[in-house]
Amino acid sequence: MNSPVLEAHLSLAERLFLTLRGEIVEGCIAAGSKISEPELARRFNASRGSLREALMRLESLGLLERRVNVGARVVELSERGLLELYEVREALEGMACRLAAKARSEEDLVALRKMLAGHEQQEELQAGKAYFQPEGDFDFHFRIVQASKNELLIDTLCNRLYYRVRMYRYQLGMASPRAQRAFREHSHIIEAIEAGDGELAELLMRRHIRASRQNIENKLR
Amino acid sequence: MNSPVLEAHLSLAERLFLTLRGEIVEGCIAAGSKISEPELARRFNASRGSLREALMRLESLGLLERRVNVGARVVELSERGLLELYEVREALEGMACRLAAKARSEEDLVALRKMLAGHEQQEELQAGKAYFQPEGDFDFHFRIVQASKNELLIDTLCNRLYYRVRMYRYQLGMASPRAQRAFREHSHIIEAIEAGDGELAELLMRRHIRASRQNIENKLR
DNA sequence: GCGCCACATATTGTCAACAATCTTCAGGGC
DNA sequence: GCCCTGAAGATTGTTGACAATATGTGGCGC
Repeated sequence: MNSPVLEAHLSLAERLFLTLRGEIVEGCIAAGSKISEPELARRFNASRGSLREALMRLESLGLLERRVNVGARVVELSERGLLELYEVREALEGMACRLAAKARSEEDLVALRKMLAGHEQQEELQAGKAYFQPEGDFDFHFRIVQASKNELLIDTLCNRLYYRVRMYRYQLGMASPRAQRAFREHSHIIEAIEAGDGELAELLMRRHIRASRQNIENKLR
Repeated sequence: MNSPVLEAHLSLAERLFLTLRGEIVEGCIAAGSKISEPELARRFNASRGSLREALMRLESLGLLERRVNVGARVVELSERGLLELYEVREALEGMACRLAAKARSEEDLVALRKMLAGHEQQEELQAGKAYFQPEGDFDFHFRIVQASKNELLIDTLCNRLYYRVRMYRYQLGMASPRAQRAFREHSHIIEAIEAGDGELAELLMRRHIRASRQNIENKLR
């Protein structure tokens, strides 16, 4: 796995933060459950101080909620929360497309094309079963956002919202049943960016995310 | 001033956070300057632990940048940063308008109309000099965002981005020279929301923010 | 004169103990 | 039987001291 948790130059608090973030996202620490500072500190052989720093960072990510003199709880997952997430993504990733089309860095265009070609090779996608995208650098949405060159936008989406998206994906287990269609939509978005048509790229991305959201809404009923 | 800093039920760390946030926004602590933990702790008669908690919260607001074993610095203000802020606002507040038009709560509509009527009374606005909006509940953008009813959107804008906006406003001292025009734009946006026309409301808000941004761009050259 | 290395200083990261607050549960009163 | 009161227990908030790391300065070699 080569987890970043092992990197030595990180502070203890940061390693705790990364570990706990993973466990919350994947559901090892259940959504809605209470966090006991002394218990977790013992588990990681760390002091409460370092652990508290990690908890505060998790709070600012929106992964847990703290109340003074009461303590921390992992956030609850709700249909409403998921819908809100998609509404915000629609706005921000739409803008990311518009900006990426305006910036049109040759480097990013090459990377986007390459990524798409890689996805096309996947046998799962060809079979129409799933459209698996390894998290991180190779994820379509992640790369588009990076290409926007807007640091604030990148930080908001990649370092804040995407962890919540991943949390919903893991725990509500939503494999995309729109595999081939989603892939085609991705292609069209990249084409619009290549053409420098920011308006179209934004429109397509917003429609793409809205379709995802409606798909989930239908599934939840 | 009746500062919230005096509230007793808040933790010490939270009061430090609120105080420091104000000083950074208003420039009492200069942009780009280094933060000395021992110095600040002495100044507030607090321990470094509590102060560090406040600093971490400021970091998650994007007002401070911390590096391990080096310390914290107040963020630099840059033209690029300001532009990025406006691009993100355009996307998010546009969406907020769309959602507010969809929700159309009678309570919010009344409040919006009332606020606008209040603004119209201002003599500065009538003289075409300035369009002053007290921060917080009576600010136009703040109220629109609240009316979106999307908690994630509200949190992102009101508890995160707006402090950076205020920081730029204070320190680059940008009083709107578009006073009467901005007021008219606000009116039209509210009309669109009242009519339940989310698409139009979004379009008008995006155009409104883009005009603000271009106005600032011109001023900075 | 310029650049590199070692040391001293100051700052940050981490820890364990103390104080304040909330929660729980038992007892008594109505 | 139900609700309120109050003390015990546990949890969180806060503090000051110790350890690890970076910064700045002086001296040495080239």
